[in-house]
Amino acid sequence: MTKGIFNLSIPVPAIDIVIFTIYKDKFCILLTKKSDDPFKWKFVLPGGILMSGYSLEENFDRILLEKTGIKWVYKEQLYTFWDPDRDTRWHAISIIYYALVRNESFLQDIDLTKVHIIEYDSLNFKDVGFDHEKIIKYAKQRLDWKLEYTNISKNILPDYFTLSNLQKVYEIILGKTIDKRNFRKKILSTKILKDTWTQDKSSNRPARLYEFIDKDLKIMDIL
Amino acid sequence: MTKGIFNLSIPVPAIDIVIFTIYKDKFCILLTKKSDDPFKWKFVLPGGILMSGYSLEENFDRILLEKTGIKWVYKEQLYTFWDPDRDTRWHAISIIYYALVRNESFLQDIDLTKVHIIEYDSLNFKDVGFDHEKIIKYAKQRLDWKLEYTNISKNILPDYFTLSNLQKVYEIILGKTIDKRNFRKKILSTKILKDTWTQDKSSNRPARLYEFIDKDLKIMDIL
DNA sequence: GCAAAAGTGTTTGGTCTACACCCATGA
DNA sequence: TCATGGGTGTAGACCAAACACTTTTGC
Repeated sequence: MTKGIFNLSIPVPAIDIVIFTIYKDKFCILLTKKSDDPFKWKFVLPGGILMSGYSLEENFDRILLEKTGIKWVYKEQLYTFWDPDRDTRWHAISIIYYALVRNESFLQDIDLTKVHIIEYDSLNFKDVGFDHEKIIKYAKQRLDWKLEYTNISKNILPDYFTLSNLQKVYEIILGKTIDKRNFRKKILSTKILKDTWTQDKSSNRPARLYEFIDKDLKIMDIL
Repeated sequence: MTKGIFNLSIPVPAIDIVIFTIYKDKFCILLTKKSDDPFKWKFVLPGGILMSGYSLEENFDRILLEKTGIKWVYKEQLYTFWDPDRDTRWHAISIIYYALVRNESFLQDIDLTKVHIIEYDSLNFKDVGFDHEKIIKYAKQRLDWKLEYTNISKNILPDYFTLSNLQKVYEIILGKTIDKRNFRKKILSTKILKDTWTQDKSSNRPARLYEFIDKDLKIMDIL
């Protein structure tokens, strides 16, 4: 296909999705494997072409379902790319989303013949096609920031959870250990959590169960 | 034009630009006035349709020039909208940028028959068409954040400037007064400035002239 | 009673805020 | 000599990081 200045090639609008999750206590990303050229056998982000007449939301949900089998995830828009040379097949305009989801909510639905759960730390970016490496890294950076300043972690936790559960999420995603006392003080001071006055008895000593106060994304108050 | 589910309407990709500046010591935004329906005589963001075969950058520069006469501004991508009902004429996919620019660098070029310099604080959003109110407010929010955590203010200052010049930019954009001593301490501690060892003699007592160390956007180190 | 995870305070250093006066120059 | 904006320091409040032991339960 020619892509000269005065040709009539119409840009193809698409969505690509960076889906993060925690699986077996590892921070992971969901990728698909291309079966055709270009980038045959490379990992790429799940994605697809937008259908006119539907909103971005509707297109997102449809593409997510088609490419992964997953019905719903929490998501945020990341960036939009448009570059005549980005995709070698056509002139693509690509809207990138990143998403965070607990594996319990998608393992029933996911089609593992289509999508692979890849441990983030052992992902070799040499195996990733297109320009998806920089997209994935940018999404991770945004996620780290959101973890620190918002209640985004609610999307990867069950409705009721202990402070230890929560701390573990932070440690796995940020890739570092965190002091337990300081973590508790900081999280409780932000007032994003509510004590449910119930207990989790699955560990040895029972632990308090908390829930998030806000249903939607909330930037933490810096007191 | 119909926009049913199975029709063949092709989405039209477009750019809209939120351009911020300081003019006569006021924080301002550049808007155009629509001369046709819908939203006739309303203020709207300068914008235009993307041409295939060019990069986003190239399209941006062309649309900026066509709609305002301005040759170059510092810009960042903000968000992408796609909604069948957003524009009543066609199904638009709109990529939003916001830009920050010093008026000295565009007043020669700007075509004031096309674009209006509007003082932000006296802008009545009732006069703004489409959904551009929420876009403008979101862009302002992002700009405030960048002012605090990056060297983005370099784009609205000359190459050499005094700390008072810089402080004034912060005060005008953020809309509040700032303590002089604390401001100086904070800015100098971030190490984004370099003393040029020259002086500005235009005021009564000569003032030190500084310049930014980094040419590109830099997130300030939190020491 | 012991293993395992829950829960809890204090000290210290650093950062942020509020605040007022002297200095260098031009007119 | 006076008007104008440039330049400077300190004390108190608040926040962040480092750090170790006791409690509750199941087995």
